[in-house]
Amino acid sequence: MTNIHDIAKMTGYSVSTVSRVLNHKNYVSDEVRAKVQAVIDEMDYVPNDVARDLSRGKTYSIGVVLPYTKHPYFTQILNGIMSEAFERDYRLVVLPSAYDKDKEAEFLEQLRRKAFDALIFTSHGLPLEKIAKYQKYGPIVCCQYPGNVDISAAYSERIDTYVKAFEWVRDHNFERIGILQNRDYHVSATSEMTIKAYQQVFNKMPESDLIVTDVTTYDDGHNAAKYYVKNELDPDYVFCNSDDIAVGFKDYYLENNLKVPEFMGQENQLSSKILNFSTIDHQFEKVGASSFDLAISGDRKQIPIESMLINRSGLV
Amino acid sequence: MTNIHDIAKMTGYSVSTVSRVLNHKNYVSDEVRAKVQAVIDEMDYVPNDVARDLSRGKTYSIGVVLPYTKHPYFTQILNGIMSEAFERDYRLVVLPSAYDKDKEAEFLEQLRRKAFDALIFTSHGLPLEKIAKYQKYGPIVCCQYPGNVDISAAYSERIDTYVKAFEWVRDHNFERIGILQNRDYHVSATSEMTIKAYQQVFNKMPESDLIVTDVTTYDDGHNAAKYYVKNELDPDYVFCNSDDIAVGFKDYYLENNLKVPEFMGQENQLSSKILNFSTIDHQFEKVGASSFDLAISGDRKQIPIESMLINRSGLV
DNA sequence: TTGTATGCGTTATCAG
DNA sequence: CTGATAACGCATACAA
Repeated sequence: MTNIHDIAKMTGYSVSTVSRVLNHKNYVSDEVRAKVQAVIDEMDYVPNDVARDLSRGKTYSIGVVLPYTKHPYFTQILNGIMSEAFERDYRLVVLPSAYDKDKEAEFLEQLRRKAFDALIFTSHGLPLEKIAKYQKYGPIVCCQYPGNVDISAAYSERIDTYVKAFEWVRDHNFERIGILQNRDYHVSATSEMTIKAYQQVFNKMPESDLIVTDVTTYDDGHNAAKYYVKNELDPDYVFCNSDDIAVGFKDYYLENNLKVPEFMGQENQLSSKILNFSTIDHQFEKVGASSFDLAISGDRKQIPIESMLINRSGLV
Repeated sequence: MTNIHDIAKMTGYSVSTVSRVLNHKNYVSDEVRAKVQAVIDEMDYVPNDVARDLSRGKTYSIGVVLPYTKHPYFTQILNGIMSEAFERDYRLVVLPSAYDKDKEAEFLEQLRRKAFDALIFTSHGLPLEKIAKYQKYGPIVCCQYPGNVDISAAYSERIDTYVKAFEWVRDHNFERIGILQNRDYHVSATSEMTIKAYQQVFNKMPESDLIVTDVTTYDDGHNAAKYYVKNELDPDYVFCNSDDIAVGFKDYYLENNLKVPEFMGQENQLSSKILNFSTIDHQFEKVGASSFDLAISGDRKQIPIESMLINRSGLV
């Protein structure tokens, strides 16, 4: 493995000069530059990135914590991050968490050990307060509304759109509103926001029987419907946490020849396009791009990005 | 920034001893270990990963080249790689290529510069021969059948399943077979394989008018159908390159009140499950997992993984 | 069991 | 414009 010292020796110049040639810096005569470059080419030499990172005290890579990749939320956000990262010649390290707190803690430790320059949490299981404490080791950006915790964030401003959605539901005289969500609203900011929007519009908490948690897949949506039916809960409108989940939900009713309650999806996935039902587009690519910008700038601020209600109900 | 020398100084022991404590190595008395550990804890010290990597000559990270992430092929394969990587405490660096040869070349250079220990090409635009030459700088694994090029590969053994699929089509008396594909068969191994399977079953080349290239999305599928209709090509069976694409294809006919040709999808996505049409599951998670194993073992070998025909036609 | 000294491959500072 | 040398932070062969 030939290194910069070898090149220095072979050219007869010093390592500093070789380094300058390598990094296209000034203060080296054209003549010397040419000679050194010739040897570099001849020896097929390239500098070692790790040594470089160590010397510069920077890795030019950003860690991205992903609970899992199956959900479109994460692929969209990752796409947004990737496109920005690539333009700016940053490396992206994907960190799968499955919402495991130990794993998330491990990633925070890696930031502390300088494995990457900054960390982006696309979502988190750990309390934000704990995550925030690690900011002294490097920029940390989360992709959800951080409440009163002082941490950088780029997030989809869902609340206004959720409110609009529930207003639409209320204005069309639906009363028994079912809500499917990924995680309980005590631990998930998104779920909490959904409940809050509901409260704001209806001036009361949603009926707890009508809230179904741990819904992440088509099959979960299917099971949620089954749960409603078995327990005769009869929602007349259901607010689903993704389009694909909405389809699973709907299918259960169809398979059993039951009338499907009205419903809305989220994510603006292909399935809502195919089956033409309403949904909410959360603009996650933009969220990803902004979170990356925050990560490398190191600015401590929040960037809300408005989501969009896509009404395909045929009614205004 | 406190480092190992500081700890050594504070404890009164040498850096080697501190290092041994850090790495849970032998040859250090319990008493000393406890003392050193106490100071480490007190100072809240953690070693620097970059320095570690440099010293060990290893990064414990693997680069994964992804043309893009929208396609389920890549998310599935990435999931497979991620689950393996995480178990073995490896870091994954995602490298978006968009099939750009310059970018791919850049990633090969990064391998050479020791930015990661190995490289996985989930797909590639560069000729395999060129990629193979970089193996002297570290293990490289590709996720497609490498033909006669001497390079490691874990790949979905699609050919047998494609043959089975076309046999089914032939045995059910379809004759004008349309084929939708991502890239031309001169540059894409997958497309080439599709054509070969067709040839093997029908003893002739598919009609070139019936082959549509550059199809990657729902909309592209939609356009492909439009193309068939406008030019009165009348395929009676269409072999689509993904389920979502198949849906776009079908929708065009429905929207125009035309009879939809029979068709099959690929990827076993949700859409084929919803709409209940046949598809092929390529087992990409397994491919991802195996490619990772190859990457870190450094073995130079090929691992075929059989894909599965999922017949939902109702006919045998 | 512990310490010393050197290597890992660069970049950066400062002197010339 | 060029060079010597000190960081960067850790691991490890060898010595004690």
